[in-house]
Amino acid sequence: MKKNKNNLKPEEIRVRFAPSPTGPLHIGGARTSLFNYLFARKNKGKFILRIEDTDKERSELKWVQEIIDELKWLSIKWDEGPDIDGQFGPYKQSQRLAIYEKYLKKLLDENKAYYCFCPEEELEAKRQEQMTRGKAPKYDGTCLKLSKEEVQKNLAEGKLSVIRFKIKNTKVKFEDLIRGKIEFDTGLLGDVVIAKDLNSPLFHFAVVVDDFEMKISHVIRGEEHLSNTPRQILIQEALGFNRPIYAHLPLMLNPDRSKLSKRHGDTALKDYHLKGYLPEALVNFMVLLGWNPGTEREIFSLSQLEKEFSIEKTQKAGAIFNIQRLDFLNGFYIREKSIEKLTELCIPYLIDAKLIEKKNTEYIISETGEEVSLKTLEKIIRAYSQRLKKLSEIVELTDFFFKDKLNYDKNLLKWSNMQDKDIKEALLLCDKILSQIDSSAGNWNI
RNA sequence: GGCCCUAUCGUCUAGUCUGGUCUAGGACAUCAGAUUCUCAAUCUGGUAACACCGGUUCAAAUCCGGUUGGGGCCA
Repeated sequence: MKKNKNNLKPEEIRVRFAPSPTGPLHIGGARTSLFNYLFARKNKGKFILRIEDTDKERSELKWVQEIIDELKWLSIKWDEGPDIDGQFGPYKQSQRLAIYEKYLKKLLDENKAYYCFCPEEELEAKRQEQMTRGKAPKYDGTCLKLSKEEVQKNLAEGKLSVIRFKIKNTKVKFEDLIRGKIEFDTGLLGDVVIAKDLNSPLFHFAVVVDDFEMKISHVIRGEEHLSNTPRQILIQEALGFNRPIYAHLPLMLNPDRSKLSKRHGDTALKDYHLKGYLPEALVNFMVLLGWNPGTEREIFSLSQLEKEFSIEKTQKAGAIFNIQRLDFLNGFYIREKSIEKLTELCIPYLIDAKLIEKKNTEYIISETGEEVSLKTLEKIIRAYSQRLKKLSEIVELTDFFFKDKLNYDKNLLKWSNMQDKDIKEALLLCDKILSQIDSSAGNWNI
């Protein structure tokens, strides 16, 4: 076990989850936020939700709302965020532009950043050319040679520009909580674009500024950011910020080991929510993808994890998203539910499927208008509770209770080499026997 | 392509730091059996892995070097 070298007091421990609201909350993002949340709780620190909405074209309010709703559904709570003010707000980057501008100007003034006017096509051509020569694609510094006057003239003319940060040629070393010592040669890196203009900061820059301003002590994020870290460290150093402690989580993978993507299944947390996966199951499943306590225990509630989680025991290699295991866990948590609770959870699915509808405080069967009591619904659901892997399955499992005409495959009734007439005979016999049971006397059991 | 990360059953993993207790443990999936009016659930059992090569050592899954595979970033 790697030892956690920080000697921070609990009140100095601050972590964040910083999603971009450009789409539904990704299951990988949900896991990152879980790990951050658990780390904060375990260490009695603070967990911050920050919305990275600097991309004006792609960011939408509805996605901000979905992020908030889905995290709440998982019972992940933050101490500061867009909806909970703290002393380091605002917590949406779009509301922090003045802060970025201040630091952008500072870098420009100190000659640590510069305006670049190179047209996109030209850059692309150079990149291609470098790649074919077997070199790492890297900005060649053309605009670095521009004089102050030329820059002013270009800006005055309204020539398209971006702001680049000067990457110095050095070796950046840092300690990752999960991976240990990591070293990069920044000579291979080109000068990064940190803003489109003074009011439009870009990812690498905004992250560094916000993490500093919000006094983030630990940056816990996906492995895809590992290679971005040296750049961000250089920006931090240029701005005179102190360095947070990093921890890069292994990625969630498709069955073919590529980065988790939509073509292999659902990637939005909400899809799982809608299909009837329980938050308890998702939390348990996500935490086990890359973490385990070193014991043989596999079932954990969120509150238990808040006590037992330890980031040092996180895996280094990516983990395949194994839906069968999620299904197993979900079935397990479904079976843990009381029948009253399970019925409450299943009813919306029956209503959605137009099998039943709610009328005042009662339920009626849509097809016949017949009333169906909550007690009856509970009985129906109890009969199938053990084979339910996800709540949505209740529809296909119980629809015959709510339908007059059944639609089924007659081969299901066929045993061995029965003929159709044998089946009919058996069915009639069954009907005869069953109709002799006095249902009003309560002689039916499950 | 360059750089960085990474490697134990099909999958998630324990074990690796601190070499011997590992004929490698658990869970999911799978197979068989028990139970059962069906399907499940449950219980019992089985199949199944240290990527490869070399080195260090009395002894390597564990330490070192390399190779190969996988992933990420650079767009």
